[in-house]
Amino acid sequence: MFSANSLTPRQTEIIDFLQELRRKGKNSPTYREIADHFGFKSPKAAADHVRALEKKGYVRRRKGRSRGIELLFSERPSTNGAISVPVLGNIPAGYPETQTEYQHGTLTVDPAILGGSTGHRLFALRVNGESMTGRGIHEGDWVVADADVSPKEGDVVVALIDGENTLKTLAGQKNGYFLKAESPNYSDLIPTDEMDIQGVVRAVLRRIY
Amino acid sequence: MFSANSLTPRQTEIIDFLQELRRKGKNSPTYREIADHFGFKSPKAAADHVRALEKKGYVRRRKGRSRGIELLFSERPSTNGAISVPVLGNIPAGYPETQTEYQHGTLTVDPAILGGSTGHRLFALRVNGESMTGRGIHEGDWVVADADVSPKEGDVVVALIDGENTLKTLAGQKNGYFLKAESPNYSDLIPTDEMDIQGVVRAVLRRIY
DNA sequence: GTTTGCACTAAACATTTGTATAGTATTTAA
DNA sequence: TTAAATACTATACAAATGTTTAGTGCAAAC
Repeated sequence: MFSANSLTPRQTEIIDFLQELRRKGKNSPTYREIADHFGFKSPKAAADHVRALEKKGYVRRRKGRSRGIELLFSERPSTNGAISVPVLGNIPAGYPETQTEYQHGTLTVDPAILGGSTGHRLFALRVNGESMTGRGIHEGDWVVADADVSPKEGDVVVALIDGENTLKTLAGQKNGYFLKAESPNYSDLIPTDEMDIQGVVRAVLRRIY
Repeated sequence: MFSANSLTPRQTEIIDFLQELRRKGKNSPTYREIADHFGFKSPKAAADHVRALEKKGYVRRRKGRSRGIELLFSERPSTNGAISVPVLGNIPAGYPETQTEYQHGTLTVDPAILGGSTGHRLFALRVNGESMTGRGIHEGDWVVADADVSPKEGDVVVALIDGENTLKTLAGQKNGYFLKAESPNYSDLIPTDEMDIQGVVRAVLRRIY
């Protein structure tokens, strides 16, 4: 019925439970804790399941040790999928094909901060100037931009203007889009066709000293 | 007023050992395993150290449970030097004794964003309300706070007011400190002695949709 | 029809492990 | 100077935990 290394439904439940604890950074359970969780009245039931998982190669039992169950497969590192984003200097045009040329380093960002942008081409920039204070983005902040989305009205975008990367808000007009600075000291810019938008800002990171 | 909680060299070695195991995804050690690692001839030596770490708020001992040492404020550096910070809900008083009780998840943060706070006890909170817009902190932002520094004048601090965590700016007065809201709609608060400051904000993370 | 694997209960034993008591020595703070 | 904290050893008890033996019931395989 159940082929050599395939798991029975119950065994799948057991290994799921073990993996869930591991994911949460907790210790391996005792056999009695497994039994309690599933409602078994004897620790032997839990031990039998784990022994079966060991025979099938999913788990290792460290003999005699308390909480001695070790997961062999699907050992997810506790880092919950942290994303490493290249920090770029001034990008001359488009998305840099060779990141290394303009890369200053990398920034690790939690996927929770990046939302649906995971899997897209992302890059980070250090903010110069106070042109976006109106949107809560200040000098010295890092912004993470997504190069793989179409900017919508209201988005904060990284735009290339006069060979420099600038942050602006994309605003709509009947004749097209224009770029708006979110600070009174900065003038709005209305490029027509040569408007080069390199990414849409998806995250802001600030260090407070 | 603001607790120091500094560790002795030996205690630092012990907590480093505990964090190293946690980082490797292993179970917490037994007191005899700690003793073996450091060459102690009695488990009591290890237990005493862990008890001291508990008193200083770095660790929690689950009574009677094998491998019952739990790291609080577990800051787990990952491969590329990313730091995993626990995201907490409303912390009722002082430092949360049990990380798990109030923990909503973890947030991975780059050490470049955290500056000199690496190695300290850190926690993250989601921002409610617009009381700190004057400092560029908005509703929905995550803030990362350091529980191991003495707040200075001008610092944005996490304070416990009426059982809720609030962000305020610490301002100085000749008679002492008071807490200042950075938004016209919010009133300043001037608690005297019962002022409970749980951390100093060191980073702001914002997701832009 | 017997055997094998699965999924357990029940009771007990043996080891591991947490914890306590008693004590030594050194350093630090009042 | 005394008291408290640090940093341990040595021994021992009790609780937690791994493990074993003995057994039940069911379903699938042979």
